[in-house]
Amino acid sequence: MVLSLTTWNINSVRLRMPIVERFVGTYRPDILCLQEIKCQNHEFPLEAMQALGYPHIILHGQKGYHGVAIASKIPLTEDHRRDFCGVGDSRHISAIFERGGRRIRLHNFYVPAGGDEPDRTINPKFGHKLDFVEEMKALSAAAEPDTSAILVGDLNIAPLENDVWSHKQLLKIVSHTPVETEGLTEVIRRGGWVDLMRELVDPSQKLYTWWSYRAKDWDAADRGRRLDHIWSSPDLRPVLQRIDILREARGWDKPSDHVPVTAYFDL
DNA sequence: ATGGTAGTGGGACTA
Repeated sequence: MVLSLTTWNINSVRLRMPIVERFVGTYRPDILCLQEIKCQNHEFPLEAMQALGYPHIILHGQKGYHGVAIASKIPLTEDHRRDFCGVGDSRHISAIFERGGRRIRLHNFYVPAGGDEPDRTINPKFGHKLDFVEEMKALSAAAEPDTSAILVGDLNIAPLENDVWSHKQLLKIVSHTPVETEGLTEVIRRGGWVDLMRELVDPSQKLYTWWSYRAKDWDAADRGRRLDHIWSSPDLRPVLQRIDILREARGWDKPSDHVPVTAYFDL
């Protein structure tokens, strides 16, 4: 059996339902993790998602901003939502599913973008992002006994040199500053996570999941960043089959600035 | 160095 799991920052799920349907119509992942749904729970297009084949849906929405959701063909249990930094933002949702005799804890994150100025003394949004990452360092891939773990989401940090189009030009740009990239690397190290995308694509190769709306021609300029991530506990590494970054979705009608990233596991 | 685009909600903020 193959388990497929997609993470996608959808930048308003209500506006984006046509491309959600287009994506699901072709790729039909077993589990779809969305970020930036930008709606309250009661505004989520629940019936439309169920009609696409996802009877199990858990939500952590918020009016206007942020918001995360998991839509699944597999039952989800023990779900919870954590308020990182205690500011009332909806940036995390988590649940357990069972597959191939395993219990798997799935975390779906939307890490703060952090504003433009990479200095917490003049930009509180950057301070909030650093505090959020600091709090993530306590999140262990082995937190629950007899339970594997997967962590996905828009982490808004491109940790490696080839996770951005120009390492040198982005060193002072929020998402690729040393304090952020070192922070995220420490989240991985302390939590015992495996960066699955970089297990399959050598760090010498460029890898992007996001292209700015502001570029004149995003495709030709190709000034992308790898802001979206799929991590797991080490025990799932041997069953990882492949990961697809659907770059073409950035060119669809009314696109998100992020594209869907799908992992396939032998499970 | 700047401004470029998109979403929510009908301002100003966030990304």
